[in-house]
Order: sequence, then structure tokens, then C-alpha cells
Amino acid sequence: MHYEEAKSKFIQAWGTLGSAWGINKAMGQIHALLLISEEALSTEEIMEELQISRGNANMNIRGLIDWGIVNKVYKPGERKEYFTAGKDILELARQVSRERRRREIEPVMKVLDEVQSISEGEKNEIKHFKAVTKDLGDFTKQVDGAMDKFIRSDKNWFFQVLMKMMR
Amino acid sequence: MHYEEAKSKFIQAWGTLGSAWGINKAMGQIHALLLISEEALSTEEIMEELQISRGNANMNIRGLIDWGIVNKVYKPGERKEYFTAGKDILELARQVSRERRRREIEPVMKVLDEVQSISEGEKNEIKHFKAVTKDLGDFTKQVDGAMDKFIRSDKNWFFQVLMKMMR
DNA sequence: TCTAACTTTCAAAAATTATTGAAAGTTTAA
DNA sequence: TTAAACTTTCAATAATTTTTGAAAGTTAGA
Repeated sequence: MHYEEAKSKFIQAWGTLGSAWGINKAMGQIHALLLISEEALSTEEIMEELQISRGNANMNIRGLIDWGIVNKVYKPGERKEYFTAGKDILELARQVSRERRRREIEPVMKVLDEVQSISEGEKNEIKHFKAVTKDLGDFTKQVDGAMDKFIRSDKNWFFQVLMKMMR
Repeated sequence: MHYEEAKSKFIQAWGTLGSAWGINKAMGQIHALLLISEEALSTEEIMEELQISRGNANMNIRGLIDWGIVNKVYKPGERKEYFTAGKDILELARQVSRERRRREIEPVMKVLDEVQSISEGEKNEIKHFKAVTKDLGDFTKQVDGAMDKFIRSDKNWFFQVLMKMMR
């Protein structure tokens, strides 16, 4: 396999993975492109490389910045904005965890808590509903705690936990 | 809040969460409904409760069965099929992990391995590409290993790991 | 076998989501 | 200021995904 092929394969795969994670394809592809590019890239360069429109490029770059995984770079003496993605994968994972926690886990925990508070009758159906949503809530809280720990942790902690898990 | 409201809120939230996880809304909602229902439900009952068509109900029930998180139940003396979702949340998490590993992590690991094997020149661009994809590959393998351990583990192991993480 | 009960399929329609490109907006430097 | 360089917006369009419902398929028992 030669470089161009590998590159396009990787960009493609990263886009597909994105889709499975509620991030759209273009966003995943832009991220992939920035990951493998040592230099920061301009909107133009991204449009060119991925063959997408200006509007599309702009929106998805903003999206990546919102996720906190792409940064603006200003080059001295240039008006154009350039963009880079951090190359530290553990840091990337941490940032994605942080965002998913905020965007998905928190709202679900909120609903699970709310529906716990129904205080009507003692029909069996209701007891069961409470039991299930309580279990979900408990589990979610455990996961949330673990994620929080991961997000705040340093590199060392992460590998230590992996070690502990494995033995 | 009264029961009907809580129920619909929960079903709604589970559907939304589903969307963020590459599972569609109806599929999430059906799963929610089965989770909180003690009795197994028929296609008819699901259609009725969620106000969806027969085709939609059928397809998404099949989807849930494919995910391994919903099971068919035959009631003695009845021709109709009924469906239930397991009520053990840890087991649910394990099954979802198993499937996501197979559907998402494995394909990505495969691509990352493949693109590693490019052996062209020693241009800086290529070196960098290899470095990034190697890091991604290493990280992915770690996560994959942890998931594998989780999937094979028993309840006890899981809580032990959480304990170890927290301290 | 035949029929009624039930499940599956699938083409068409609807809904949702992504993409385009041109116009509007903003900023910088002369 | 003004104009050029650049970024953002957004209505229109395209692409994709979901949903429908009716027809086809299957199965069990009379």
C-alpha cells in the first residue's frame, strides 16, 4: 500500500467511526486529516483535500472546535485561520469523554432521577418501573464517576488502572 | 409526576440516547418499553403503545434481537411471539460492549493495522502518519483489551475494578 | 390439504440530516 | 474610509435514514 492510499483509507475509516458516534462523517474526516497533518491547515486546504464546500468545511471545523479537539492557529503575518488537532491520543480520549459525559450522560442521569420521584400508588407496574430506573441510575452513576476520574487523571493513572484491570 | 408521564419521559430519553449511539430512536424506545414491562409484549402491543407501524416495529425488534438485548418468548398455547428485554443492567452493558467492540472497534483496528504497513520512502509526512496511526492503534488495543476483560468478567470483578479505580 | 393467524419484506413516502454556494458579515491594513 | 481578504450564515437542494402499509410469505392446526 502506498501513502496516498493509506491516507485516504484512514480518513475514510475515521469518518465512518465518527458516524457511529453521533459525529458526522465530514467532521470525522476533517479531524482525521488534521491528525495526520503536522502543519496546521487552512479552510481552503481542507476543502481542497476532502473535496467539500466552504460552508460544510466551516461548520464542521466549528463543530470540532466545540468538541474541544481542534484548535485555531494564527500564523504570524497571515490573516487566514489555520487549524490543528492535538496529537496526544490519551488527551483526545479524555476530551471526547468529557464532552460525551456532558452531552449524553448528564441528561440521562437527570431524567432517571426525575422519574424516580414518582410517588404514586404501589401498583406492581410502578414498583417495577422504579426498580429498573433505579438500577439504570445506579449503573449510570458508577460509569459517570469512572469517567470523571479518567477525565481528571494523568497518563500514569490511566495505565495503572489498565494494569489493575488486567491482573 | 405521575406514572404515565414518567414512563413516557423515560421512553423518550432512552430513544434519544439510542440516537447518540448509532441505534435509532424507535429501537431505543422499544427497548425502553420492554425494560420497564414485566410481561413480555407482542408486536401488536408495542405498535399500540409507541404508535408505530407494523413494519417499523418488526424491523426494530429484529434489530434489538441482533444486538442480543431482546429475546423472543413463546407463550404456551399461543401462536404469537412475545418479546422481553433482560432486566440485569450490568449484563445489558456487557452485551452492548460486546457488540460495539465487534461492530466498531474491530474494523477500526483492522484499518489502523493495514495503514501501518506502508513502507514507502522516509519522507517526514509519512513518518508522522505512521506515528499517529500507531498511537491510535496502541490506544485502541488497550481499550479493546479492557472491554474484552469487562465482557468476560463477572459482576464482582466489575465492582472491584471500580473500587480500584476510585482509590 | 386449506385457512386463519401471524411474521416478514419492500417499494414508496416522509422525515431528518448533510451539503452547497452565494450573499452577507467582519476584520485588517493601507 | 475603503477595499481586499477572509469567515459566517442560511435558504435551497441533495443525500440518507426512517417509517409506512399493503402484499407476500410462513406456520400450525382443523
